[in-house]
Amino acid sequence: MPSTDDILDVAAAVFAEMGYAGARVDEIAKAANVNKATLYYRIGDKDALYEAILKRMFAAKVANMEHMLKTFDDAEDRVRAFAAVLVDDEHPEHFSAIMLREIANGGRNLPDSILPFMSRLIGVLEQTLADGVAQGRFKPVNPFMIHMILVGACTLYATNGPIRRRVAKITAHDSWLNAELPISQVARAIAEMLLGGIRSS
Amino acid sequence: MPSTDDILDVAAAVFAEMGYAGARVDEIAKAANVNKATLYYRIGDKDALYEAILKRMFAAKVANMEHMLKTFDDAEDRVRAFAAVLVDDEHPEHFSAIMLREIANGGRNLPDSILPFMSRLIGVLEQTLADGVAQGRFKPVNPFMIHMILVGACTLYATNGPIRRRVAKITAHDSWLNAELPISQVARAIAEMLLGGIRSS
DNA sequence: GGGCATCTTTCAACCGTTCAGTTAAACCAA
DNA sequence: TTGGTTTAACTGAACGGTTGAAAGATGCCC
Repeated sequence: MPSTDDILDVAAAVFAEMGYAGARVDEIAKAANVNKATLYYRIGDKDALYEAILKRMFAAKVANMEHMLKTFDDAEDRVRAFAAVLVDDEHPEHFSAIMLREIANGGRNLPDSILPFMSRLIGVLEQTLADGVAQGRFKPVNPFMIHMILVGACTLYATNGPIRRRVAKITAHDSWLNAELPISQVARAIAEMLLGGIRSS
Repeated sequence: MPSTDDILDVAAAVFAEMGYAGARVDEIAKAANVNKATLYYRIGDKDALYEAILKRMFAAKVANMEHMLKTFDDAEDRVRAFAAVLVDDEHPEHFSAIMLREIANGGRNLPDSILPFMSRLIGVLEQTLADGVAQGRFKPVNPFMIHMILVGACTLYATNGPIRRRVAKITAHDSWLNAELPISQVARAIAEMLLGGIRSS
């Protein structure tokens, strides 16, 4: 019999792949090998299921991010690590796809209980950048803009594989589109490019 | 009596706000003040409606982008203009929200007929960057990565308003989140930061 | 212009399917 | 036997899509 955590794993995958509106409770129950009523008994309705997934996902991400702050002291290393943690899904967490959908959706299905996690995530970056500016390493920048660049570029790359491959197939000059770089490497490159843009020269 | 174009305007807004799976054909018909059967007679089913919107949207975006190439000669100006055109929705086109959803969705509802437009969009940036490198202005870079940064950061900012405001409300240290910068200004800042990262110093 | 036929456009009502959520019975361990 | 847990079957609402008949529009011959 699958544990509640197993069910959440399956549900996260379905929500990530299909979105909230596209996800089917029947499909989640079937894929998790539990009866739909069991799912309702153990977790609750579709909203509760979604909230449970988000909570688990964000709690892990925030914990990793705040641990990262303790691990690195150098401001540039922290920016690199921020990008790395952002795209690092330990169990397949599907963080990027779910975040992207939620933002495009205007947070219509985002429960209030998740907002503090998001606030702390931005807080980590805000502190990192402020420290860098205080040390004279970075130009003064809007941390929220940096957040958009990092999160946007990383999550977009993390999720655009299927479309990229289709576009590559019809593009004559396809050298770059076919690269298939691992997301960790892309996150690194994005962080590096960003650092080039904010370093006080 | 609303024209077919009027219907497409309304449908684009609904698809942008609710996503493909979340959009209701009945709702589109009602909001456009036409009977549902009229919509089916004039345009076709949900897929055809979605394809018509995407075609109109991408054709306009690609045309603007290729016109931009003729307007600007300087490589840096072209990168700035690329970002500006990306976020510029002349009629409220909802380009960003629909693109973001489509990517997060793995392009499941993206018809093949749209792929050439996407290819040309990337082509414009590829050419811009290649010219810049040839002129010794830019470091050699992966244009697709640049594309991810520009599209990711711009579209994310263009659509994250509702969530940003909710997070700002619960964040004590809210100075940056409350900025409410116009998207054109943000696109400019992102382009500028990016240029800082790729300029051959 | 008047009469008539043909094509286009509109509409309310309807159909089969799918969905989230419920029920009541069955199961099982203590 | 009791109380927590699981199940197949069910429900009512909502969905995408269809229909057939009525209302306009268009053209054409006299």
